[in-house]
Amino acid sequence: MGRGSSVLTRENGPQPADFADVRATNLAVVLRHLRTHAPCSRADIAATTGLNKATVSSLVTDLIDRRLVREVGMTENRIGRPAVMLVLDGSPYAAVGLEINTDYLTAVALDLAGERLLSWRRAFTGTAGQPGQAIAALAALARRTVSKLSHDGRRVLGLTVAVPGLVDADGVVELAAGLGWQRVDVRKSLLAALGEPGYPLLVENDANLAVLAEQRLGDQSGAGDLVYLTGGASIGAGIISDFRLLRGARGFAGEFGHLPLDPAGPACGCGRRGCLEAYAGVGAVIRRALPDVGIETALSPSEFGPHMDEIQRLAKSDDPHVLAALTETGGHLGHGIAILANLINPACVVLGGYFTELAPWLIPAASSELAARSAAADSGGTIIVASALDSSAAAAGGATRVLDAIDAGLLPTPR
Amino acid sequence: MGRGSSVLTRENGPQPADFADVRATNLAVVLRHLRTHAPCSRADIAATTGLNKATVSSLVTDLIDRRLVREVGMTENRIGRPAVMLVLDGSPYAAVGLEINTDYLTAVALDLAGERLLSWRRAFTGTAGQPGQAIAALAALARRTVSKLSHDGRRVLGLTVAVPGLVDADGVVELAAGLGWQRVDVRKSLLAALGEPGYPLLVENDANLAVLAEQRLGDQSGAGDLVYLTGGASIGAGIISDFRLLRGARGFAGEFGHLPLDPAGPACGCGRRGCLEAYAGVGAVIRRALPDVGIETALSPSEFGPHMDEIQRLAKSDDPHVLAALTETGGHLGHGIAILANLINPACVVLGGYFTELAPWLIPAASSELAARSAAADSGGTIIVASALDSSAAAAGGATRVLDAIDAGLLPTPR
DNA sequence: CTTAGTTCGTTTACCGTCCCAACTAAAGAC
DNA sequence: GTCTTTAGTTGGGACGGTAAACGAACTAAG
Repeated sequence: MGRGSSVLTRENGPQPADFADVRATNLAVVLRHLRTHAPCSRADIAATTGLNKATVSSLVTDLIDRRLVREVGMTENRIGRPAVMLVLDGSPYAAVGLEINTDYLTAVALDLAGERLLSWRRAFTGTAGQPGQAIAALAALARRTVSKLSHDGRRVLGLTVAVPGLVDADGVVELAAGLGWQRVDVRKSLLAALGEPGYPLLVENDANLAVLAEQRLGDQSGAGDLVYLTGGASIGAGIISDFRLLRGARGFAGEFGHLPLDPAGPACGCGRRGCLEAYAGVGAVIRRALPDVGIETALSPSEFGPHMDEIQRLAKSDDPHVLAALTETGGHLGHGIAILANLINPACVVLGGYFTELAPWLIPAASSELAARSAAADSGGTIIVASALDSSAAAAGGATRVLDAIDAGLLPTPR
Repeated sequence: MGRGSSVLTRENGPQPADFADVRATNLAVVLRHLRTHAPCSRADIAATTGLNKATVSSLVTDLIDRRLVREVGMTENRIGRPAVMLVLDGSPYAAVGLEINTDYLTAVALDLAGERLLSWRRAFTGTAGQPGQAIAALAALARRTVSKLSHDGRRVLGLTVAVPGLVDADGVVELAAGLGWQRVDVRKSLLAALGEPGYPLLVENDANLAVLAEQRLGDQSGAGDLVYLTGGASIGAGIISDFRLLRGARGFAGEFGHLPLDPAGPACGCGRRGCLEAYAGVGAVIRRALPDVGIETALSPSEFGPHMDEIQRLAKSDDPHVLAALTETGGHLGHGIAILANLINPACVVLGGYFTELAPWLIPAASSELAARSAAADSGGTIIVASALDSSAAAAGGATRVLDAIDAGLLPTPR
């Protein structure tokens, strides 16, 4: 392949192009077309993409050699020569995503077509401030996952780890409040623990990965401007703008939970006052909706689930106090989303995590608050929806990230 | 040239690549290298970019044919064969940027190397709600500018209009509160008024263009994550993230002035309460710093200049009331910038417009507020600086935008 | 002055990729 | 059975980047 990145970009530094780049780009074009339009024929691809029929034939041959694409039969009952239908060949490859969170580890594997191969979840007694143990557990899960996939005859194309915290470009976790981590080089440690595996291993913020999953696997698939809000122990935003993840200069973009709303507001776990999280975080929601939960009691992450289930149950039975609490929470959330909408103008904000199941009660209040606080008419077109994915969104996003790299032209070598 | 965009991208839709794209990419690589490293030789370019010497020769010949590059003499007193030095040829082309604002029109033209060819400013008695007249005045200015450049033997490569308001992707101004505009198709009207000129004509938000100017011409040249804040009648943010303008789904990103801070805050011109603009906008600054200016009096944009000069004079003479007012303003600005920093994590926030001259007094307070409210340590690396450009930043950015298109590979045809 | 060494830029041959047009292939339509 | 229609392949041509060899133009040193 070419000199550096295999796809031509319009970025800053001089990045010359050669034929290998053209080839990689066009292979990726065919692959992406097949992902969204499969099954279809070579002629279809040529007509839709504008590539020449001969070029498509050559590209498809190449993709079949790499076992990325498979022929699956022919069209029938149509005038003219029958077409050979093509699909992505899921079978020989797998993309892996892992998530580490305060109280669980998750592993998800997808095949090339985005079909879920496995989805494991493991309770995890948070080893606060003990990154070593957590990484060992993560490595064990990774090994089990990779081994299962290898046993099924699949080659792992890459592995991405989701971490709820600030992750820099080199895979170092600068800060993960929920885990009690600071400056932990997860990528390096995990690479060592796995014995320098051959596939690419990356570490990324959980919200960033969740938004990738939502873009590819959720209802918003294909959206170019999209935000995902995690509703876990903290509130993070994964932002896709113009089809690209927004990371910021140091990779710290999307710190939604600690948006400073009101310097005189309630105390936040981060030591400041008036953070959005203090208004709309899971802890705030529970305390507001369930008066029985003492203010003084520190909530442990493992208690969130039962409490949230209880809130949902009460909301379903139209408990007035809970409904009012959710309306208030939705309003605060809408306030934060309005800030987001004014700055980023996404087409859609997806409520994830614990927000997902409460979405029916949160969204009306949030939407009206958003409308009231948007500079642009019609909220600038931003809508708020519930996530279509479950709590494995971040892990699924980790696998998605691997697939995105394939789609961008980083194809696996023929053998 | 190729099928669509002339540069290969990794974007969503299938965008096949062919030879023309490779050529355009490499021509642009040479051009960009020459822009930043001129004067230099063919051999330098080949060594630095990684392109083959023969390829560079071919590319340079092409660029010389297009009159984009010029040979400018030889190296001396060096061992080995002397090298022919190359520079960008500024002379045959020009890029034009126009700005319309509440009380003035501006025209700026740059040559290919970014040197300023002309810089015109014209007082403009705001024709509120009369877009027709404003566009006629704009067209007249455009005609004069283009005619002057043509008279100097220059070909206009493109023209971009900066408008202080929400501009969609088609050049329609959805809303420009300061101008009293709503749904004005500036691009179409101006194209008609200019008789469908041959060069590309675009309309863009003023803050978006100013940040482009800051990136290319200002102190932050080359930065990939950068925000520019306009300090005019309203506060807009132009955001560059990962080397690209952040526009949002409908092009409405960067509505910084109407960030909703406090629902119980002071009334804002937009009809809401507690917008950042109501705390840190020019009007708020003037009223806070100059008690003589009555609260009831509506400030007209043409009064801003004298008032701000007065504030600056008083600040220089250490007037305690003005210093306190600026510190308070800087704090509010820092609050807003903290929100920005938490969501976008830029490397740098540039204070433009009227903020520029007050920056020495605003920045300390803003920086400490930013530090106090940032989730990431060290404010996530975000620093606040004063703009190095004058009030023509947006217009200069319009011209810059044209140069960016050239740098991205959209070269003018040989004749 | 001559020779060696260095660097620049071009020339030449080559290769890979895409495009076009012509071709073969395989079905239904009449 | 022939014609029409559509699918996919083949061969030729063009283009552009690569590599190595070459001539050009200079300095350094004997």
